[in-house]
Amino acid sequence: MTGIRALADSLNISIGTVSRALNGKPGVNPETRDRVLKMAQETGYVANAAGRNLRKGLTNTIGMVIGTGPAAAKGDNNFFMAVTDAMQRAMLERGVDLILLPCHAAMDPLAFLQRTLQRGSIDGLVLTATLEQDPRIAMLEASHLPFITLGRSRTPGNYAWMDLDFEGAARQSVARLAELGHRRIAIGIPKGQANLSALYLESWRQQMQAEGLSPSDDLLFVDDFTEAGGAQVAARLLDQADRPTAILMCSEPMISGFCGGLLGAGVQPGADVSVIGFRQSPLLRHLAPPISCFDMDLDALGEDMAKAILGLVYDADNALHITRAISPMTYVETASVQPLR
Amino acid sequence: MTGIRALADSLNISIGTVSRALNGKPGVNPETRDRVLKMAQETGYVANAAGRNLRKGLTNTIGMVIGTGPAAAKGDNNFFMAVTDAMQRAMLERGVDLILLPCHAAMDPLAFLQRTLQRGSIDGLVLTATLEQDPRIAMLEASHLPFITLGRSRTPGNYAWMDLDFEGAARQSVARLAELGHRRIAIGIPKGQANLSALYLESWRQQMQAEGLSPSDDLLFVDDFTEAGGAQVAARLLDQADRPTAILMCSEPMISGFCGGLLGAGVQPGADVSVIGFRQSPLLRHLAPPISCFDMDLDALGEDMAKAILGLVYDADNALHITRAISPMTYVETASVQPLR
DNA sequence: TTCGTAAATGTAAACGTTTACGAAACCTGT
DNA sequence: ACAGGTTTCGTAAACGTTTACATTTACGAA
Repeated sequence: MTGIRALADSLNISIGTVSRALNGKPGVNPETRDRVLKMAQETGYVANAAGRNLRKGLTNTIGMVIGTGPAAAKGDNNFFMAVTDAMQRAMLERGVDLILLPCHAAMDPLAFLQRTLQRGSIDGLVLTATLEQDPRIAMLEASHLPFITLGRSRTPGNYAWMDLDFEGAARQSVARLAELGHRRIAIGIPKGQANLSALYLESWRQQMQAEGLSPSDDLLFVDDFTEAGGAQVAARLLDQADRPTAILMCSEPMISGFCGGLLGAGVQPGADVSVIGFRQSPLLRHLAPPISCFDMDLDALGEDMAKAILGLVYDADNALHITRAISPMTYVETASVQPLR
Repeated sequence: MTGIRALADSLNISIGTVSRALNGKPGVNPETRDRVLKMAQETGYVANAAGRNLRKGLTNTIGMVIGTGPAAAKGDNNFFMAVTDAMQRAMLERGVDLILLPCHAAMDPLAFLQRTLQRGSIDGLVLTATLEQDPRIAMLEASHLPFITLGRSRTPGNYAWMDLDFEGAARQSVARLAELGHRRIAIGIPKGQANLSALYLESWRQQMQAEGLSPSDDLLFVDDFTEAGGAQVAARLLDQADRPTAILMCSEPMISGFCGGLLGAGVQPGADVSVIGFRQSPLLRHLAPPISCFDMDLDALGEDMAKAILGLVYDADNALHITRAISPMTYVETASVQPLR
């Protein structure tokens, strides 16, 4: 005899009562409930996931798909870790588990998603690293599995999302550099269809024009999301006759490679070319000089994400409320940004 | 009607035949099998996870518990990401999913483990960040769930593990520094019961004695697994009259904080105090100067881990073969290590 | 034709849980 | 003492799948 049946037997009561006691359902004698809870505690009984899932159609777990692969491994996973951390903490209070679903770069993201959807082992999903056009979103909408994306997308649909203020960061960056006299303000973004790159780029364009500067094509550098890519950007930038005097970059590895490239050519980041990054990170803080970037409250972000997806999945009344929020960022300036000489 | 029943109905055959056809079991007419497969393809049918899991007692997923929380968020998660990545790739070939189980620092690791064990949603487990004495291992052994640890432990038992060569790293580090004339070679390790710290420390002791040097207590620095902790170590080290001229450190954030502490006091890492770290990482590479450390093949490690746990879980004949392997590390020297002046 | 064997298919039980439903026990006021 | 209501509890069905077993069909050989 196993599971709830064994527990019920050892207490000489029926499995129905045990189940009700454990799940906090009404209509069970407080004294009986205590006995059940105590025995469950002692024996370490926890309801089998498959059985419960089969019966209820719910698993009490939320999945979060994260990209892995060469690029991701070199990127700043600390971002995900920090968010994950806060999310899990918030979910724990509700007795919900968070699992991470790593999707390898070499794998078709759609097939991966399809698989996890069909498996039916999660109640809701957090989708990260959204693309400008993201077919995964359409798939999720069709699947009727509640989900929220971390990152926006141009893909139409009535879904919940949260994001960081890439536009604000680009806007502030350009404005600050212009204020310091810079006129040829470049931007470096990673190759690929990431939505954040698109937002970052678009906002750079707008603010450049707002400052009366030209967002010309020779100020736009697109390269691999790696240190090598950043080094490439540096090489191409230094090659220009009318060399840009400042640059915005949203990718950590690229910034690192970029600064390396500058130094290799005898050009000082900051002194010769001002650099503004996006997200605060240990690496950026330890480059020489440290890179100006934006600080944010990842803890709050994670908590908000958790609340949003939990509401969507488990609170019938909240299910209609689609949260869409943009997390603010605060600029932190370092020696990597200096007035135009 | 839903699930396999609907599929069977639409083909006018029984669910038994459908199940056999889908699962490649023998004893089904090839023609019928084709019809089933085709219909399943068309309708997008995939067996419900809960039902299958309940019946078979297997979920085709392997879990990997990773620590989160403030400390982990600041540490180098790239390590886990890289290993995870390779593991997942290897598992995918076998149709097995890998899920990450983040265990928040504020949570009791034992309770967390107990929960995931009882839930029965994984077929096998990868345990990371093992402690010198790790009660989780005993719990896992009692649970009869196949598992492998990434990191050894003094906890006795007949379990599989893989690990990095912390002893070798410490030994090589001391030997190299001694060769360069250093005599007061310190070691900095994080507080806590992590097994790797113990190995690292013990091996340092042994090699110091082998070199005819004294591993005295004033050469041992224990502090928080954070930048602040590293800075503390720097302060205490610089405070000594007979100042150590070199140090080994296995924690990335501590190294970073340590170097910051040195620089803040006008002491040059490398030139004044040689520093050797443990694992290669972007941050260590970008400190000034870059930190000497050890390179390793995380991809191979991940693949081996995957093979080991898969064999343990799904291959009956392999189930008795307990893999125990130590991943080699190769020393990469930088300007952070210099001859004693 | 008839039987025996193998191939193909159908049937039903089982996995562990939750929950609708009914039964029992216990009150409470008349 | 009894009807009616409220607690409390037990029973059994259901979730969707796999698989042991029973059953049918097909096909040669006798």
